[in-house]
Amino acid sequence: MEKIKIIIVDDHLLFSQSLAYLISKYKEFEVIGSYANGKEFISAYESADFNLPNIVLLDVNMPIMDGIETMKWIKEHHAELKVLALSVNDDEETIMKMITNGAKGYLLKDTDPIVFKEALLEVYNKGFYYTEIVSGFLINKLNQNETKIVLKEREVEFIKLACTEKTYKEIAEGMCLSPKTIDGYRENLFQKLELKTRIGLVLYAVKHKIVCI
Amino acid sequence: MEKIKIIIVDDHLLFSQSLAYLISKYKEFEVIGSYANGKEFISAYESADFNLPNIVLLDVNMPIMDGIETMKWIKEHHAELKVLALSVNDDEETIMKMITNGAKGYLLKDTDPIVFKEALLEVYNKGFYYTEIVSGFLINKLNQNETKIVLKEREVEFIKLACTEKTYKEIAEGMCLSPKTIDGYRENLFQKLELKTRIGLVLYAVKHKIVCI
DNA sequence: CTGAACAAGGGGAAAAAACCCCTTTTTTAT
DNA sequence: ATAAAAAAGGGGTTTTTTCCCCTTGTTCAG
Repeated sequence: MEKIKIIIVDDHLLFSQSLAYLISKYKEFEVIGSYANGKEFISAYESADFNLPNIVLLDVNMPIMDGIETMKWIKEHHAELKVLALSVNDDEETIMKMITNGAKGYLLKDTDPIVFKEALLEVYNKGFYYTEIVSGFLINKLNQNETKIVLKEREVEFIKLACTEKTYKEIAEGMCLSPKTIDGYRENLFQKLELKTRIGLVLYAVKHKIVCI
Repeated sequence: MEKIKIIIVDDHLLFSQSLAYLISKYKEFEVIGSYANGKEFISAYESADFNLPNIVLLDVNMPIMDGIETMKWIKEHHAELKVLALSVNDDEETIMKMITNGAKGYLLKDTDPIVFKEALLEVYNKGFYYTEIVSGFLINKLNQNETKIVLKEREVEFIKLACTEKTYKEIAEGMCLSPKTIDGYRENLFQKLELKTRIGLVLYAVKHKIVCI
């Protein structure tokens, strides 16, 4: 019987190599490749460096090119690839980004290996495996008429500077704008994000990973 | 030959169980127990639920009882235990906390399995294994006459409130103090932490995990 | 017992942040 | 081609923040 071919993309060598051993214990699967980030994976894929995998296990938090970036690339270039996301990160935003970019499932790293095996089989056979947490978020999205907040380039730039000890005047200089324009950006964002103070803006930025601390 | 007995404490089942397989590939070691957090490990240890381990692999970020808490308990009750910390977290504060509480080494999870094995052997034989990053920090500590910053209860309380959209007046009410006293707290902290604005204070709080976002 | 350190509070003022309402120019979508 | 949005800028005001220097108790070690 042909084994189900799996590729692992994860920067934690200790994890990916261990996981490869775990998977090799299951007779249904074999790991045909292992890469430390999206870039490495894509390079290998483009040079057809391996047999086509049936499933890609994709970590979300990686240096160089993370899971979300990688997922976007896969969606554009190889939408046929079945990706099972694997992460320690259980926040809605990340999960939804992976799912909407075409991940067939999203498992947390504290998943039981038994469940993990089930998920692998389901993704292979049925095409997807959604845990309760994921389907919960999906239902949420449908029910609440989602007013997606989109931040513009320039706004993001402003937010990043607002997360420093600079005054607005200094920020204005930094962005080559008049302080009054900065005033506008601020007021705009306060309204859009339902905030009242710069403190709120900083907290928002941290929570949504606009700035990394 | 007697194998070196290892215990794994990590909340990521997929990781800990995979790692156990990896370790079992090395003939020198055997995994004699696996626990999802410090609490579970301590309970098992106290009820003498297993043979004494030669090495404990301790994850830092865990729910219920994290690596640092666990390390403190070990230092107090079983300082003879050789602990090798294992984490994705490479910030100085965390690393130093683990080391000063008696961890014999601190490995990042993106360590190569070969190095990992070396580390296990060294911890067992020599009693410690310090990677470059750790010894770098250790040297730092010695050179710079460390003025350890200690925050008082009340200060921490204030900082937490400062990380909200409340005004100082509201914070004062919340802490049952006069706004002027709050002024004092602020100025004090600004000086102590070398900050200039409340934004800086918020950033400090986030970085040092005084508030969780 | 005394002096240092600390917690709590205060006056007054300058700087920064927040708010409101308004104009001009540029983009964009239909 | 044109109407509607969005980007940039502004005037003027109130509130909040930041800063500096000062007083009164309390605690605690030498």
